[in-house]
Amino acid sequence: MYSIKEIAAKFGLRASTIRYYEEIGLLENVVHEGGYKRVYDETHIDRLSAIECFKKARLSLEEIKQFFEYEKDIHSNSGNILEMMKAKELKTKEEINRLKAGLEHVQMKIKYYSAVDEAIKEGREIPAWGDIIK
Amino acid sequence: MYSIKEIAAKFGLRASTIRYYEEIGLLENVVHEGGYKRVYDETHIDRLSAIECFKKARLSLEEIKQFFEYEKDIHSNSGNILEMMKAKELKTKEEINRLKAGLEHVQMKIKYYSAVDEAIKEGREIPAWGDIIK
DNA sequence: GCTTGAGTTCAAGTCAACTTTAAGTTGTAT
DNA sequence: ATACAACTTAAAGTTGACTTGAACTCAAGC
Repeated sequence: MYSIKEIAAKFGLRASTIRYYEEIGLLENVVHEGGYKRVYDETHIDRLSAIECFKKARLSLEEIKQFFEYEKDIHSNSGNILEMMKAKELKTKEEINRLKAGLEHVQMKIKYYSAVDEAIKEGREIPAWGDIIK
Repeated sequence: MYSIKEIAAKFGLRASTIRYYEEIGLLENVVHEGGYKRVYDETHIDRLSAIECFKKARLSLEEIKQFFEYEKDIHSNSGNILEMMKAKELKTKEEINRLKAGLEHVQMKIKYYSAVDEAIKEGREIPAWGDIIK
């Protein structure tokens, strides 16, 4: 049994975020002790772990919620889940490639401005981009 | 010389986005022909190409703007640029790793739900997660 | 019986990066 | 002269994922 503070800390989230997730239906069956204080158990830990994993793959909270809805009736929805996950696999791979391209661009800038910085310190002329980046 | 429509199309952006970039100071020296119609040239193409590259590495428009500001006085700012780019290199690598972790999670789901899907089609029992994912 | 601390509700606010809307302008074709 | 497409401005609206604020509740300790 965990308090909202404890469970928030466990996942590096704020209590307000945990409450928000419940509000939008992402966290379910939260017991409000005496109709008041929220109490969490291992099922919520599992749910939040899954949410964090999906967030890493950039699923929206809406999509994550949809996934959990599907999971409630695997028999009718395993196909939907599969389709959803395959689409996300593609999107995620694309985003990784996009980021890799961005990273390369940034690294070229690092290379060039390292040369520039050095030239300045040694009182030389600022090198041309083409002389540093082939 | 390009119209706003042409340059927007060239980069897959909307005309309103191009106007917005000008408004926030990301696109500079745009000629308003007869104080009205915007006209763009190669310098704007170059600027927009750079913006798109930085966006791939998830720099905010504010950061991109800062970069261009720094570039105007390389002598005093090459150090700042270098620092900024190195910080971004780190962040981008972190984000790539985060995405890769997310991707793995999604791929495990694909593996499991493929097995589930197949089991359902063949009228078998739904397999346990542990039997599919080691 | 009063304070304190942790928790609560509900509405409103925040942020970035745009997009939309409404109303007006300009140049060209009919 | 009129219609039309393409352009303009300024301000307000949108989206997702939270966060904040104000006012309230509850249990525990002094």
